[in-house]
Amino acid sequence: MLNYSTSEENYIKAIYHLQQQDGNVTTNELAAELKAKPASITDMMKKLKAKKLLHYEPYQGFSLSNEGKKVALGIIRRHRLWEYFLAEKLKFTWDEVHEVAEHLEHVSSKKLIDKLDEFLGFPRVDPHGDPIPDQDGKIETSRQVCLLDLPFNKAAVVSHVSDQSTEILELLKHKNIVIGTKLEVKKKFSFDNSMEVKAGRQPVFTISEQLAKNIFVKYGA
Amino acid sequence: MLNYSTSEENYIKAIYHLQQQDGNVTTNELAAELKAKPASITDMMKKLKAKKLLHYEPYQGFSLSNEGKKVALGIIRRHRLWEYFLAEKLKFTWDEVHEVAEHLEHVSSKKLIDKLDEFLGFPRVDPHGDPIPDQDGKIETSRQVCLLDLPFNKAAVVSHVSDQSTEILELLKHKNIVIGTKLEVKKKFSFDNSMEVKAGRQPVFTISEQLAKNIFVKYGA
DNA sequence: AAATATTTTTAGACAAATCTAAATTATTAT
DNA sequence: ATAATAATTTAGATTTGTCTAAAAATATTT
Ligand SMILES: [Mn+2]
Ligand SMILES: [Mn+2]
Ligand SMILES: [Mn+2]
Ligand SMILES: [Mn+2]
Repeated sequence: MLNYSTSEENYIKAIYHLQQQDGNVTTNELAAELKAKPASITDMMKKLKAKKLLHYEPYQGFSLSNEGKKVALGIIRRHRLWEYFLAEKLKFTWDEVHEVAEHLEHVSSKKLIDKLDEFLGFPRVDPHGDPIPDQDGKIETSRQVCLLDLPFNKAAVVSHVSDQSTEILELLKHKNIVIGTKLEVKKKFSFDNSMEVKAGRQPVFTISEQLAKNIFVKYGA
Repeated sequence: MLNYSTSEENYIKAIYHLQQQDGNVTTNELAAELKAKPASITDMMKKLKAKKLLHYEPYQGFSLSNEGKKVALGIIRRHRLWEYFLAEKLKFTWDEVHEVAEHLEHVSSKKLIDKLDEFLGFPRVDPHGDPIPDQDGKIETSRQVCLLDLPFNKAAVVSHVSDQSTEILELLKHKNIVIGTKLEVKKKFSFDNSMEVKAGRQPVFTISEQLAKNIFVKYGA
């Protein structure tokens, strides 16, 4: 596995995340994600195509090749292991880990990462509940569902929060929700799509549509 | 404190180390240290002078300003804390830590480093025995002396090894010498400047001039 | 003190990564 | 099917960091 520049790595990772949705990624989408101009995207796409990391035909959008996906998963592995380290060992709060991990992820010593993984006890998910790829780039495709779509009275466990802001963290903390919290939906109101939820022995409480949209849960087969 | 590029940081750190000897650093010295061409050094010196990090007049060599020294000590703090982390927590051997730390040192989040320091228990020296600057850039100026210059029968403690190669590590391991080993010099031979040394309860053993040159010790006032 | 050698700087080129503005292609609406 | 709009690419410029080759300054020898 060759080495890539910090810039190339940021592009590759962003494409990986974007293509989870649509499969194909457009110039403008990626430009928005990376806060760069469309012209810069086109330049980099040519370079990454030349390196066989992605499929790209002018005006047709792009998607990672198998090699590109492997590279992306390596970066994501590093990012999430560092996030876990920052939260677990250095006691960073949830909303502080991402920015620092954004830099640490580019230190690409394989030995460093594998030893870090071991030191951390081979964690399966990062502090936001996202799965951590293993040495071979294998990643759990967690069959999770948005809290909005969880059926009534189905016991489920919070597995992921997609927003990473300080603001959502404050709200979740107030409502005693963390990754791993067990809960079930008791009621939904079509007026504002808010819902009432029961978690453990706490009294039932309300969750807004905006909040529920960002919470993902897993529940038994 | 502003942020500097990886390249600028590597230059600043190298100047700091070189000027510990002579006080003033020359273009060729720094070029050799950084494996760059002299022309590149001159270019960067102009830039660092413009940023007031060093004193520089054409043809006169250069040295860090007070601001430059502060920046250097920040980089060295990061480098040595990561080296300690790698050796102590991730069980890297002595000769493996430097290369990885060379990259980690450029992740310049103050919070990251201060929390890492705390997590590690505020270590005073890195795995090579070099002192670690504190948050304010204060660094122990350890009154240490080269083993070559240690008087006979003076009990001293190994505090620093200046070479960091796998080869010297192998030799030191064989002779049971680590940072912290207590020893005294029993005999010196002027023919080859080799010496006989006693450490703890081990039988007396021989150290070559080349090896002694790289070992530094501290001894009581 | 000249001549020679060494060191350092300058001038000009180049690659990487970005940008702005203009040109091109594709999409959407009439 | 045209025209208008939006998305994308191209052309050319800029910044950072590096290099080579030539020029200039300094140091060393004779
Ligand atoms: Mn993250
Ligand atoms: Mn990043
Ligand atoms: Mn080191
Ligand atoms: Mn470095």
